[in-house]
Amino acid sequence: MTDSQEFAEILRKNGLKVTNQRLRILEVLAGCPDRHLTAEEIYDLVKAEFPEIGLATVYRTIQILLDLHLIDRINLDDGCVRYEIGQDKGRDRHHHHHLICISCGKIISLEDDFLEQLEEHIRDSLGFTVTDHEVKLFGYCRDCTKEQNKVE
Amino acid sequence: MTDSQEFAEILRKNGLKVTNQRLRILEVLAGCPDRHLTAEEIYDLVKAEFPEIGLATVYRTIQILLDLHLIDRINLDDGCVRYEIGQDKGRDRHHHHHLICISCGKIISLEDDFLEQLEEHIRDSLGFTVTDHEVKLFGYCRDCTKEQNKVE
DNA sequence: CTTAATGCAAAAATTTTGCATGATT
DNA sequence: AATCATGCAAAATTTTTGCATTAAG
Repeated sequence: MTDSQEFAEILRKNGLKVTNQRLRILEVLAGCPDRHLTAEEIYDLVKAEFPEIGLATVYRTIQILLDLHLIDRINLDDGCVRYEIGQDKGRDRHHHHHLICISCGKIISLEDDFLEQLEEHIRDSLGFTVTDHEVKLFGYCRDCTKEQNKVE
Repeated sequence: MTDSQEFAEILRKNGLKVTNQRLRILEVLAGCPDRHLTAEEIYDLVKAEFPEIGLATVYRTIQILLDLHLIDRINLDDGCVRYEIGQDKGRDRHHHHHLICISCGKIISLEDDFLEQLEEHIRDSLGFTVTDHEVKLFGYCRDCTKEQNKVE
């Protein structure tokens, strides 16, 4: 079963209509698992093969996809709001791990679940029950680390 | 030495002029260590005792404060960009830990440095050198956890 | 006195909304 | 046929910029 079929299913299940625009927007997001697209970028990509789409539809569909937890809003501190397809097929928590290179801007996504120990500690000491987390790690990617070592 | 005096020092050291507006904006941010203020909120708070200030000055000063690493921009996924005074007196890295209660909206700031082990692992396995991180943990605070347990 | 900062208003940039038209169920 | 979604344009936000005036060094 393709992403689109699954998505159509979900739309129907939620009493929403299955439209070309919605399918294409999800396709674009699913087709760029590594990129983190802004609303404008999604609009341009969909428009390339579906020129009549409007930006408002993109925003409205993004909202639906967020509500359905099919995509996530991320903020990489580059001044834009970005969206990415959810990595959480099945489980619905613990995602959003990004390595952001402050030299070349490269973004590496991690799915590793490494915060469980910390979350236990927080529950024990503060009584706060963690259900999800978002982690951004800033630094220098392999290439830029090499570059730095060369210079210094 | 007060925050303002320190700040004035830093401004001078960077060839920037010490103005009332800049001092008051920092005062407001320093006076709300627990709140996470939007530009508009900062504007309103400063305006209360300095009515002639303009919003543009707030934005320009925020940019200076960010450049000087005296404040940090944070995004709590509530649709606003917020700013908070930096916790890093002395060291200049590893900050931004927030517990965000998805039930009552309470925000708890953590300064604990618990990711060092993970960062070592990332350096070893991916060659990525982490220099800073930003962590948001979503869940239920102590009170809302209690509330939940009562109901279920 | 020189340079930089301010306030205001206008302009960008981003996101939302109203409404007539068109597509889906 | 009824309802929901769309596109367009207008409106609402949020942030930035130009410029004459004011304040700081």
